[in-house]
Amino acid sequence: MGGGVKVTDENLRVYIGYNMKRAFNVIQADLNTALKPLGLRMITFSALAIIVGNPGLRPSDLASALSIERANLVMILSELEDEGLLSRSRSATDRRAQSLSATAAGLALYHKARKAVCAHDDRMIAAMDADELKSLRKALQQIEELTRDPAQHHTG
Amino acid sequence: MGGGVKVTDENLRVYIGYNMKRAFNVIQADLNTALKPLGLRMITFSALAIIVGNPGLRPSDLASALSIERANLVMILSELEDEGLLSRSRSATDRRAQSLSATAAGLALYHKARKAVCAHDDRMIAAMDADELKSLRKALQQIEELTRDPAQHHTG
DNA sequence: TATTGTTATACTCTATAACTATA
DNA sequence: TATAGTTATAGAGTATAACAATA
Repeated sequence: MGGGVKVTDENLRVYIGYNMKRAFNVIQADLNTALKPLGLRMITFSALAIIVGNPGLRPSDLASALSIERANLVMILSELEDEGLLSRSRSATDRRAQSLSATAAGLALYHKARKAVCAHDDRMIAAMDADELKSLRKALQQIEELTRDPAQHHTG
Repeated sequence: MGGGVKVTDENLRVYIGYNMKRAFNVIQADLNTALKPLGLRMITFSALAIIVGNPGLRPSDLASALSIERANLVMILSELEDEGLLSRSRSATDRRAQSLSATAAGLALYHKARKAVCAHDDRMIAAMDADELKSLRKALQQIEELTRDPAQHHTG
């Protein structure tokens, strides 16, 4: 791992989660640095991207798509709204809900940020071939889906 | 992704980092739940595992192995020490440094926790074959190593 | 009753600067 | 001067409970 510390195969065996934590940490820190000049963070960019691709969706559904709690999405949306990137309006069909859509400024910033994020992604996966990238995506999806399969969850 | 939200391939294209975040989140929450009855967390287990495998190592090297800052390791080690799992002593060769080793109780708890963590890991990678697992490990390592290669870092 | 958006709160993880004691 | 351990602090991310408005 680092610092000349010997890590046996036996120890390494159990470190899938920790390897993932470290890899994600690299990605998060690096991507946030790339997005900072645009006034975005990883989470705000992700929210904006999904809203752009799904105009009119509700905060509840967006939270689900982002795998975060509704409560934690509120300030993220307020942040985007305060910057004039996002418009929140009442849903026509359900007065409890809101309808989210990107403003012209939000759409423009999204396209600009998307270039930076794509360039960043290219660096992250630069050393992988197509099969490896496919495996990575599949593995990540499979792990995510364990949450939705109670039979394989917390049973060991 | 979730909640019936349409995510186009074009949007998905930039989400390696966010997929990883969500996958790691599943792993972290799940593993912490599994370790809680043993009085451990993911990070404390990882620290204990590396100490068991590398008796006498210094906190500085452990922090490097765990990819966390020395400052953030202090309380983790104090926590393990307070629970009688770990012993901190002065290094014989460098009086600034400490020498870390697991106590008998620490070793016993490690072996117990390791079983739980291995079982957990098995569930996480249950749906992957050997090649996919190899690809996943390789991909995670490659991403981690980007931090140590300034030439490919923050240049886009 | 249940759901939507919201507020408030607490806990963890992370990053940084500064201190002390040693080297 | 540089390094090891430490303290303190600030910022994100996350989880939970509770509330008003609406269904």
